[in-house]
Amino acid sequence: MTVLRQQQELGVLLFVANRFLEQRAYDAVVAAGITDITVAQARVASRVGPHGTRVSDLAEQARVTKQTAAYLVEQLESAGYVERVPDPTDRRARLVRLTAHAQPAVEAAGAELARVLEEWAAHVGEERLTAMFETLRDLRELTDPWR
Amino acid sequence: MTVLRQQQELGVLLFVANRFLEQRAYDAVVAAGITDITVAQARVASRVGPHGTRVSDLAEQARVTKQTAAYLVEQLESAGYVERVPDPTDRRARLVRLTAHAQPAVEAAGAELARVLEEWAAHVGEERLTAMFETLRDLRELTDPWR
DNA sequence: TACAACTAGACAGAATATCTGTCTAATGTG
DNA sequence: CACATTAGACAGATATTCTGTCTAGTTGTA
Repeated sequence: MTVLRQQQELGVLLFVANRFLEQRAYDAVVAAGITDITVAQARVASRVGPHGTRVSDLAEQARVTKQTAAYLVEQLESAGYVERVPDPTDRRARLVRLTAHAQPAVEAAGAELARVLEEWAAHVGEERLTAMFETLRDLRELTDPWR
Repeated sequence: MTVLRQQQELGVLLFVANRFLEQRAYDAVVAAGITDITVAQARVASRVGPHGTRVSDLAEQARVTKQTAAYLVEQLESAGYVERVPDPTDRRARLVRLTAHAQPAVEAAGAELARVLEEWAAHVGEERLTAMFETLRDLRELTDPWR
């Protein structure tokens, strides 16, 4: 099959895989008894790095406007999952960080993702899965230019 | 690199690739002068099959509720991009079909996706890209169970 | 056939998420 | 130092999405 013929299903395949992953992770969080986070909030929260992340960066990575990201971060803050601390390197900015309260959710999601990966590896083989991720990682230079 | 270590970036990679694709296709449609379709509407419209698709199926494939899909289809209908005809095989159902008015948008999106694929192939090689799609296609048995 | 269970989709109402536009403070640049 | 840029806040409007309920049509089965 040529690359050209794949064009039609290209989007669907990526969408479906991504959606599946997101759903499994989110469902696992809910199953762990954490029910006060919405999907949109979780999407933003999952991008918060270990040393904190700026709202602007979260917005960029989740492909929403700063305003939207700020709104979601606000809600996550009210619910106690993140805190905002001043960025020592830039007094305009604030760093969003996960709190201890977020740990159980992070662990539930991480464990579920590991489980999904095992299932996927069992289905197509570890080698093909690894190859796929390496390709995606290389493609990121195109698809995620600012990183 | 083991599969386990990939878990962390798995979601990001799929998300980023998918987002990039969607954005390029949508931007191409807008660049073609078609500005009265929103992203959410386009997402639903892009799932309409050549012989028409039921609202329920659109909802399932876009992972939204039937109500949401129906709402978006309604808007697409008002704008003239789709029509709803009775489903001859089931009098409860109606089939959503693209109209001639939608053709330019379909073509603009398709051409852009083809361009993206060429860029990707140039970056990682056609073989690796093909392998990736075959893996994703196989994974679909897990990620898209009802298809 | 008759009846229960299920499915497609419409309708109503509410909550969420998202955007455009504007503003201030802080930073970087010539 | 003027000027452009950036981070994020604030306000207001719109779009998207959900839960719940309802009717008509279909399907499976005794």
